[in-house]
Amino acid sequence: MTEPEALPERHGRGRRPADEVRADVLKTVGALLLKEGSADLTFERVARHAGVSKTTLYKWWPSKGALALDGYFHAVQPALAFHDTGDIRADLVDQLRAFAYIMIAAPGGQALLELIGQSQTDPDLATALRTLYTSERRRLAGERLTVAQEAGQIRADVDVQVLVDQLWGATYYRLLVPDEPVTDDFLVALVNNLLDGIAPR
Amino acid sequence: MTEPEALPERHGRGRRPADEVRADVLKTVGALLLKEGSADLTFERVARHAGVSKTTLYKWWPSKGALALDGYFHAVQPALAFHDTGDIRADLVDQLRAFAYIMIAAPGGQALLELIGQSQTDPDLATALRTLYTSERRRLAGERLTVAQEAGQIRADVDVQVLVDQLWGATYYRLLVPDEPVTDDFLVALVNNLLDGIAPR
DNA sequence: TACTTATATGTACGTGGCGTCCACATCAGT
DNA sequence: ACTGATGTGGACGCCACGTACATATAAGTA
Repeated sequence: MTEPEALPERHGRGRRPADEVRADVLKTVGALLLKEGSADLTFERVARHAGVSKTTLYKWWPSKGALALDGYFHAVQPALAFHDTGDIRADLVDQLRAFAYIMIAAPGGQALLELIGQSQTDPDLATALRTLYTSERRRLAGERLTVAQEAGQIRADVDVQVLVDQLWGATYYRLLVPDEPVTDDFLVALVNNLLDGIAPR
Repeated sequence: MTEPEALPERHGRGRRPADEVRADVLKTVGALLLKEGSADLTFERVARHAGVSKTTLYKWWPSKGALALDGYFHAVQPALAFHDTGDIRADLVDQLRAFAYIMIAAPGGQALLELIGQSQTDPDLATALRTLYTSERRRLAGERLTVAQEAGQIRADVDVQVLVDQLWGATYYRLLVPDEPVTDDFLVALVNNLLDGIAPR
């Protein structure tokens, strides 16, 4: 009962348009990633599923991480905008909810956690991940927080980048090391703890 | 110039005392983990280095994760006690400093990050990690925070488990996704943000 | 002491991914 | 029509996986 491995759609021997090949590959990687996670993603399997030769894969994507990451962003639409209604407390909770939804309920969330996991032992992937994703998201969050700071909703002496870790970083931690679940109460508490402080006033 | 792979110290054919074998294995795993990280840790290599047969390894440790985790805790002494001087602000900063030191400067810190990483795709390892380590550390942190709460240093309506994520979880995030470094200022800011709140008073 | 059971040993096997190489085919631009 | 970049199938050696087998011996039992 060996897996049929789907339909490779064999091609002739010669060259095919680079864009066409590239599109086939990314589509395949995205599909495999969403269906099976990044654990079983191998050059060998991608080549078979996409009907593309390994040689080609190795030429375009230097590491499995680069391949996975590239496929991930073609499969998953981030759609994680930072709204600005003027109410920083509500905006943060909203954004955290959207983020948690993507990570928990939407396809691809688990794949991103796995990519972060693999980046612990794959420097190329770590660099790619930071450059293409986390760094940008950290910047966007920082921007929204800075607006709030300039509006006087956050004290001027606070380093907003630390807040990013205490909000999204804390959430990532619960996702990566699930001793405790990410609930709506948790997300609300994250924001309240920071805005109000936890010491008696 | 193929690696000599150290000295396997060959044994005869029959059975050796189980404890002796077990000790050899854990010692070897710990050493490999500290020297090379968990990426290149394989049953094959452990068997060779420890002078033990693969069959034995598979019998005692069901997965690579179980093996790595077992070796890790025999190699690294956590030594992460939670002091109680009565000053929760100082105690938290102290503990975070000790934690950051272990993770950054001491051998084994990187290994733990890699184990967390691999646990994203290895359910057995994830379970073992939570059971043997993270859950216990979360509990200890919670205890110290609860003492502070009962002493009136933290408001009664605060969920102390959320604080664990906003302190250690946030730090883990910076270690796992190093867009920003874990500095002493960062650790201090984590505590201050929560205790004082970030909104103008 | 003799016997039994649990366990470690060497060895080998098939599977499968890795990363690289080759000769050949064909697209794309001049 | 020519040429170079790029894709193709195919094959290679290496290594780790996970399993199996027959054999050897330590530890527990009678």
